[in-house]
Amino acid sequence: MGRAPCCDKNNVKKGPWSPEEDAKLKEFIEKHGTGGNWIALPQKAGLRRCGKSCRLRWLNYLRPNIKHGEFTENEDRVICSMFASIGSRWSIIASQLPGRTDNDIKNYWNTKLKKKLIGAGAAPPRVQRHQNHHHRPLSMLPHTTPSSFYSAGGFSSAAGGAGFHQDPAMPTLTLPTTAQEYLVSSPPGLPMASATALLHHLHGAAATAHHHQLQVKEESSNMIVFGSDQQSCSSSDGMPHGGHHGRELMIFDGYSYGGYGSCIDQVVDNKLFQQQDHQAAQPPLEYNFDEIKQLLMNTTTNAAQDHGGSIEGMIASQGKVTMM
DNA sequence: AATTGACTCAACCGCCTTTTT
DNA sequence: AAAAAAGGCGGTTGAGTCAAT
Repeated sequence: MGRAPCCDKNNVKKGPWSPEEDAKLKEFIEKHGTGGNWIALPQKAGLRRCGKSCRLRWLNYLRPNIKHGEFTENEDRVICSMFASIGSRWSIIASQLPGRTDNDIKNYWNTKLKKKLIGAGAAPPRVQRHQNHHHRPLSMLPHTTPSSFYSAGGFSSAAGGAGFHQDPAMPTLTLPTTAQEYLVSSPPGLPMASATALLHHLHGAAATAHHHQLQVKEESSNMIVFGSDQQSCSSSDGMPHGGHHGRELMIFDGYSYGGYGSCIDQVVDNKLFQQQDHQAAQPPLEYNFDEIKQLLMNTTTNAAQDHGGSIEGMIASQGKVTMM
């Protein structure tokens, strides 16, 4: 049979953590670690909390090296880029942002970044408290000629073009830093989400909670793996024994994509060949904010679109996809 | 000074996947 | 192989805060 119940829900405290509870949890974990068992931890630590609650508190707030506060422009770039690529998979996005938690990024996206994108080019919003002048609104970002982003081959062409084609007439979302570097160092056929892909993805997103589970039917050079080999603060990485989080990369059609700064590695015969380290280089940020705005707007009204419109669907239609 | 409304973010909820028995 | 718990994750909520009126 299975294991003992997770926790006695009648006997656990809910709501905000007190400083005393924080101290207890922190002290216990620093002394003993999680022991690989969050469920048993609160009892051992003398806390009347659910194990899941302890885990969340530790990962999102108490653990060392957590970054709180302002997101940098570069972090904005990474978030936008990855959101466009993979959607709301915050844990994966968090794995690219050392010190940030998935919860943080999710909150930041939902409360600020999304609004920033939607609000870009429109009348300025009412003055907000804690006004964050650090983040440049998209309307102030430099723009380039539409469709520059896909000039190197695009998402559809080389992969066989199954069901996803970049319309040359369509304005192109030039994704920030990572996507650009991705493009610049990529041969034709290297996939990256265009605005169209983002649109489709967003349409499908709301109606497909837990829709992102990608599977591999067979191993081949056409696959996708996400993540990085860095320490991250996503919820998953607090579990060193958790199992499936080793070095993770996104691989597609023979190329991989992973790590903060987004190295592009060529994959030949299942071996990675790193082409360059982009950690330092930061090309200009480019957005077609009108389009992003449109995408975000449409999300709310077209949430029920079928899964076939999701980026995973498009990716899957072109190559094998895997999560590792 | 009081009220209102927007905003933030920690924490909860529920579902899916993985692991254990 | 099946069942159930644990782990993990994304969506949502609600209390607290603060600016505007």
